[in-house]
Amino acid sequence: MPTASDVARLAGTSTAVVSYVFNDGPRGVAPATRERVLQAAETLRYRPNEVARALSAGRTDSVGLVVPDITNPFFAEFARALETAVARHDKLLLIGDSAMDATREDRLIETFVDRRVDALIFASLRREPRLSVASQQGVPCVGLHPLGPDVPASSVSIDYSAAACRAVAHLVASGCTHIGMLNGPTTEITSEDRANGFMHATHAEQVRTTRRETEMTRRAAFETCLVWLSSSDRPDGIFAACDEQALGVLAAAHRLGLNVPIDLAIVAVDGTSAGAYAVPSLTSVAQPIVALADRAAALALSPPSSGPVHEELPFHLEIRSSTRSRPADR
Amino acid sequence: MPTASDVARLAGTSTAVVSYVFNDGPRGVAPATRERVLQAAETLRYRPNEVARALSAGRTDSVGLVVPDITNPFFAEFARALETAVARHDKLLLIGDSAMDATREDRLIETFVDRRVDALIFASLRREPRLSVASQQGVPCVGLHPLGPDVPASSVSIDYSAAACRAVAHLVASGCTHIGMLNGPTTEITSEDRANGFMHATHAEQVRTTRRETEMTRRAAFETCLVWLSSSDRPDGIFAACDEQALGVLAAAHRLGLNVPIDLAIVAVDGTSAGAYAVPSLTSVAQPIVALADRAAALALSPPSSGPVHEELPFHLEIRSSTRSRPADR
DNA sequence: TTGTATGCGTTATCAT
DNA sequence: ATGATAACGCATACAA
Repeated sequence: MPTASDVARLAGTSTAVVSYVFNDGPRGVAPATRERVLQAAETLRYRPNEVARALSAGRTDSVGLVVPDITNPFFAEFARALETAVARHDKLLLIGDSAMDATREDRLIETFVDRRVDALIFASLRREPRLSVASQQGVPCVGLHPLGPDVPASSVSIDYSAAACRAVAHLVASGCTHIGMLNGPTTEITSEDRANGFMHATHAEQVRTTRRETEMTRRAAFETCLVWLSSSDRPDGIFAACDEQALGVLAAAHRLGLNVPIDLAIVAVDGTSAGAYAVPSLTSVAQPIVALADRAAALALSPPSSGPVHEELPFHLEIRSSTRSRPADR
Repeated sequence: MPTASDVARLAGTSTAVVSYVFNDGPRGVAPATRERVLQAAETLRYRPNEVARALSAGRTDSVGLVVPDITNPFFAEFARALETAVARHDKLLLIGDSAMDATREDRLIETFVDRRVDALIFASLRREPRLSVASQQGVPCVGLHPLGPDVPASSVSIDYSAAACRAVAHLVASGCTHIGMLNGPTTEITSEDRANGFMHATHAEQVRTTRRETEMTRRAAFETCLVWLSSSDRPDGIFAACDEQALGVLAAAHRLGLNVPIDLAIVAVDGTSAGAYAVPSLTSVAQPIVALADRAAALALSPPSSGPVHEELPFHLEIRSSTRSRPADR
């Protein structure tokens, strides 16, 4: 593992010049010297130590992403889009999975900050993520959902309440008379928003409503629905908080011999590609995943603005086979 | 962002003592002094700079993982298991997604090495991943599939050939007469292994065989199968290289109105939870994901051994609803 | 027990 | 144009 001084020695010059050559600046280097340095670096197979570079430069050219569950297709697809987005800024994305554990979420955030990521992007399990360490170090933070007013972070997300409302309106328009809502844990702020949207969409309608809450996993959704959908007066339409849960609903419906969408219509929020290839394909309010990633990267990496910025991006209902829509919709 | 000298000054001591306190060594500290240091650190909200610590210590307490596609459930579930495994060694897992692009794979490996990860774990797109930079820096590498003899890395994996053989034998035993193999790109060494297992399982049997190759995505599998399964002499059983592809096959079968498993039986390799909740649930040769992660972490983080180690872990066939099995199997 | 001083590999300022 | 050198923040061998 050769260092810059090894290269300098072999090239008969100093470490400063080696640095100038590898960084194209801030000072110019005579073509002949430059060539000797590159030659020496080549023969020694020199590669700058990024740790030392980071210590000296005060930045690591990396962005930390904290998600609750990388096996949830929404987060996996988002991570992929974000990696592409930050790569355009010449940054490396570091993905951390908190495994739906608040303690691990805290530790991940702290670890990333201690390792001096240039920015932090997160989907938190709580409405008030512990960002004190980050804000104290001056690390720009961007959340993927609405945040409490005192949280020192920007946010980029859709309007979850409106999205839920749109989804449920679709169920109503499809003729559902008993609509069930499968929500995520109410510790998450988006669950509250979705509940509001659900109420808004149903309260003036002639439909029964029922609600359940489960962890945001297909397994939990599956098990909840095995019971729920066995009941004699089961819902004929279900609004799931996210695609991940909806996949569990689909599995449960199939297990119980229910025909989707005839016996049971299902709509969710996320619009993942996993939902598009589900059986039957899942109707879902699609989040603009790539745009969310692009904006999150831009906010996180742009010169520190005066204060937190909160952006809401548009969504659209992707009607597929898990709901029966009126002919006009197809 | 206070440093150790700030803490030392406030505590009326030296940076050495601060270091001793925060690392519990290598020298002891008088209880009273220790208390003053902790007190000072507390009031200043001091946190050691991990970049500086890494430069000084020569290690970063991190492990890099390179996968081709984090949206592939196998890799997502593996990443999750690996994060847990390395956390037990007090290491942080950094996940990199090469987006099925060999160039990005190379760059990720180099970037991780330049950032001095303590070890590298990877699933490569090629039979000969570019590990020269890593081996030169002496970074222990572990692959998640068999490797060519000259590759400077250990490996942990199942026997893909045997796994494919087992899967196809199940299709034969289920009464399939025309078995199709949907393989991944032959640039991947595991594809070759699976092809061998497929041949081995079918060559003495009275069955027709057909083969297709696609990218390892459900989308590619879906589109290939839309054509393939529309043919009049379509297969009545399909062996897919991985769960990710099998999900695309399921979607295509459903789209074409084929009943799985009656018209078409499907078996794959991976045994992901995504497959377990597919509709219908997917029969698959299950990789021991947690054990793979544990062994990969152990090999990567154990004291550098004499040479590469290659481990093969056991798999088992998980029979679910996408195949029709003889009563005895249920 | 604790303070001093050096090294880790870069970057960048200040001389030359 | 380029060489010497002081940071960057921490760890630790060496002194005291």
